[in-house]
Amino acid sequence: MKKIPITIKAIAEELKVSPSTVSRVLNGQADQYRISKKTAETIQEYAHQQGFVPNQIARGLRLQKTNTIGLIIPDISNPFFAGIARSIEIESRKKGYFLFLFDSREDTGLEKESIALLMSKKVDGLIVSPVGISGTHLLKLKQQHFPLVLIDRYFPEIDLPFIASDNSRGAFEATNYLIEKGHKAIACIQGLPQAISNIQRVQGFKEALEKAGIPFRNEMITGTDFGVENGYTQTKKLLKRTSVPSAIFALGNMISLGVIKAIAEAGLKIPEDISLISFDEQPYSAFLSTPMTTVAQDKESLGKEAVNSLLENLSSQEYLNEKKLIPTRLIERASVKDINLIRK
Amino acid sequence: MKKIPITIKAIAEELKVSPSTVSRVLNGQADQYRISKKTAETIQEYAHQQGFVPNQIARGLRLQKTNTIGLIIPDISNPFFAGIARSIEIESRKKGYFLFLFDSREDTGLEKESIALLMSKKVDGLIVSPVGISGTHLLKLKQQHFPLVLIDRYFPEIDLPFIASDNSRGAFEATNYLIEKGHKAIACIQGLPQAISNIQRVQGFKEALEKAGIPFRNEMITGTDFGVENGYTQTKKLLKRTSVPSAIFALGNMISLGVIKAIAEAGLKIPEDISLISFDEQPYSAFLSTPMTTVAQDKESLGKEAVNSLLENLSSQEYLNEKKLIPTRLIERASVKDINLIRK
DNA sequence: GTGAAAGCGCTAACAC
DNA sequence: GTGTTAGCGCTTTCAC
Repeated sequence: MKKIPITIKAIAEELKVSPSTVSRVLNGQADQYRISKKTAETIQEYAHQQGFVPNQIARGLRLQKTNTIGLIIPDISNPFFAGIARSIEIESRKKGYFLFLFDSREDTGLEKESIALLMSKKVDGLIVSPVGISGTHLLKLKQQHFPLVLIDRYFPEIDLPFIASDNSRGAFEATNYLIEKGHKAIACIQGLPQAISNIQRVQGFKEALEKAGIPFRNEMITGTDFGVENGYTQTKKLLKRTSVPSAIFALGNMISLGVIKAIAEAGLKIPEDISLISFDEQPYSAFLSTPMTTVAQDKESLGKEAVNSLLENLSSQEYLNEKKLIPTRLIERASVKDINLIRK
Repeated sequence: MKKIPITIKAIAEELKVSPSTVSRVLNGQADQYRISKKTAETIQEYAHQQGFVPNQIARGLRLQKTNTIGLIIPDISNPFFAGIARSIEIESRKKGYFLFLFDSREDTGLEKESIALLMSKKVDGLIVSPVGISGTHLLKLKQQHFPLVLIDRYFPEIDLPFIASDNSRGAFEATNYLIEKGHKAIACIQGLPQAISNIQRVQGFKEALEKAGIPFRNEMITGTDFGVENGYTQTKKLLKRTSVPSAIFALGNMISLGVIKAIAEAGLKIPEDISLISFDEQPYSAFLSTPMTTVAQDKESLGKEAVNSLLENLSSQEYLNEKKLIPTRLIERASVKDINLIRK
């Protein structure tokens, strides 16, 4: 039922020239092949008038290159990943690449399936934010010399290129900030315990405590995943403790929403009764009734660097294993109270 | 630098059969062509063992069908569109289709460019949430019999298939709800004035007023776009008026965040001092300090129906122009005060 | 039951 | 300056 688009061959026949000539002109190689100005012009004109668009499928088959990259992320409806997808889309388009989008829904099976599908579609490379705790299926890609770069999540023990936020440093700075404001009893509500992003945030948290000489206790860290529900229930529990913390450090943007809810329900106020700092800036962070202090991740750079790292790998002879950490930025707002003054 | 994958031809040579036989077996047509069980098995086994994956580019060229659809949305970092992208991804994968993602960044030029690129990539069909006020470039696609379905935004005067929320009804119900709660002085903060989604919400708002016999005045509607900033500045202005409205109806999820901020800064409370209802439910809606009453859009259905409508069009001989409105759902929370009691 | 051959639309090596 | 030809990997008609 579709209208059949015009081909190079059809143009060639119409203009009584050979397909090669048409191809050369249309690919801007007219000069290089010293094709007469007249012929070139005629072809250009006719092609344009006929609305010729090269069939990229045929081109891809011939050139063994599709100018396409595959993106696999765990959840596009999570604003963090949506932001990353956006910057990857922008950067890859800028570089002349198409983007296949796959959402693995935090499911390793779907992730593997997606990889296979993308390979069959002959993408030139892959950007993936992997799910789960094993990366052996990704390592296999590397062994086949298939260009791949990980984003946000990676496996420290596996030598693959990745781009991620400097999570440990970001968490270190945030915790430090709380400590400077006089907080000692800090609770940290974590996300997925096995995700590297979470692990490193926890590590940064601990390092800051240690540096300040605050003894670490296991109950300072709770939480199971990056969801809203987790933030809510963990905070409820925290507020019931005999010694309630003076500050909460939420390791994800959804978690902090749950925290806010639980605090409000308990009739408490941020930051008067309890302080809050959250990992990952969101559009609404500044618009909550108490504007929230956050650790912003640079989603633009994350996406941009991932694309560029991948493209470098595409054109390189050897397999590059660039690993890059993007700095975070502490955005100070009103959700943390300085309790030093009171003490003195 | 990539490892060269195995082809049908290679399998055929290795197994001393013809490529056709291999192709037939691998496409599950062994029975149909009465290929001997033994041959079929050998081929299956060897192919699997060699990790054969069909080259979809070659297949696409031969079959003139790529099993790919293109998605163009104005902003993937807007959670509404991210949600839609997700449901489209899920549904299209379920149906065996790949998804090219393009973000038009609310730019008509980029949208047109994206369409051209996707056509050259030989996508089987297109789902687009169009930008701007003219749809003539989309109508052209239809004239070429190119399968296309619009989502969320469309052009009433142009006969193209679309899936959208029942925006006028949703806005009508929301406004009605405010009126039932005793509100008469209602301000409506709109989004992009020319977007059909906005136009229909405004219309629903007006209809509800009319039905209740509340005279409409132009100053009841303000606002310029779907951004946070717009909600903030418009609310600031509203609060400075001599007669401050008792309720605000925000026509987008980002707008309502701005409203909340402005109200908090003025030292007022929701819903005690002013009521708020917002179009479009978000994960944080329930977790704001005052849980927000919203008009939820069914993003799952929107995406799912769009894919199915497109696929129907793909397999149909004629050009279908299915137009479908998905019902919205009013989610009642705590941001609207019943002021009837006070009056009596 | 299986194979040979053509062709999808394009590009590039090799001709002249 | 331009044409001829082969071939990317696959499917399918026709042949036997």
